Amino acid sequence: MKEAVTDILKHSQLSITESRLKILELFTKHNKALSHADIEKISSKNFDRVTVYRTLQTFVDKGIIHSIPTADNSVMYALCKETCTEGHHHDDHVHFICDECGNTYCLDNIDIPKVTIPKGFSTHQVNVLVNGVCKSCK
Amino acid sequence: MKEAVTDILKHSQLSITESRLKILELFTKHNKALSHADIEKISSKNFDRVTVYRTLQTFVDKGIIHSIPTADNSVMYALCKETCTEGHHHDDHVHFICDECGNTYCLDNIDIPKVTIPKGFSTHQVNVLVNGVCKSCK
DNA sequence: TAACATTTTGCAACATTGTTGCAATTGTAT
DNA sequence: ATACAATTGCAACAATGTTGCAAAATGTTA
Repeated sequence: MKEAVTDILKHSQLSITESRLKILELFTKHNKALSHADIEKISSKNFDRVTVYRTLQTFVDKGIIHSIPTADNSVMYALCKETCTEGHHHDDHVHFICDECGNTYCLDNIDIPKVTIPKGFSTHQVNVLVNGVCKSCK
Repeated sequence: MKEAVTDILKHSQLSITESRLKILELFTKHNKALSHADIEKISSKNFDRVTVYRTLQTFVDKGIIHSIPTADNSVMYALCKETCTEGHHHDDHVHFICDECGNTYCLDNIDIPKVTIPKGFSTHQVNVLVNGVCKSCK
């Protein structure tokens, strides 16, 4: 597991630091989206707030994680799949937010439906957020 | 116009105050989503920040406006259609964010596509955010 | 491994955004 | 017009996010 995390960093040409390893590990361990606050809370080591912000930003820039728009406008981040590269995200998948437990999941295997857009508009990216109740909360 | 705004407040059983009239007017005048910051900026009168927050919250509670999740996690609000009532929003429509001008529009006439959700999950609400270039920026 | 250059971290200070309690003001109904 | 209820604005605070800079950690080269 640790090796996988190290590999991701290497592959993105990032130097291997404790903060990056630990934070990236949190994402691989918890199979759900994490907020900045989550990371500060669940991490054993107490990182400086600034470090967490900068690490998350670096990961987003490198295509390691992506940010998720949520209904309550808290910033959530989740691991990208292999198709994401630096400067170009392919996170056209459905995000599911459970209203019970509050967890946010990426539903990678669900296809984004085609959205019809009025004439004269062009589409760059489509985000689909589904609120509901997840399997474990049912 | 002013009457229409007054009517909306009356219909929602809200007392008619200057702040509510002015803020609601901003929404009816500008045919796009507004952020808290927008409202403070474009309003002639300088409302207290707290008043704006509370007014927006009241409008959301009463089903007059709805909040829109955005990719950069800034909070946007837009007028609801008549189908929205207190405590129950029907804002299942597509939101379009122009990457050029930054404006956010409700595409009320575009149907929300059906999203397939894994077994064991149930759906309450679906939000669709489309990023792209709008008609006027093309 | 040691020394150096580069990057990252943590601190401090600050800016922005959002919240709460309370007194003063405004709106509504009688 | 008066009285009651609701709303507003102020002050103080809490949370969230940003920037510059010195110290520490990392990567590289010899």
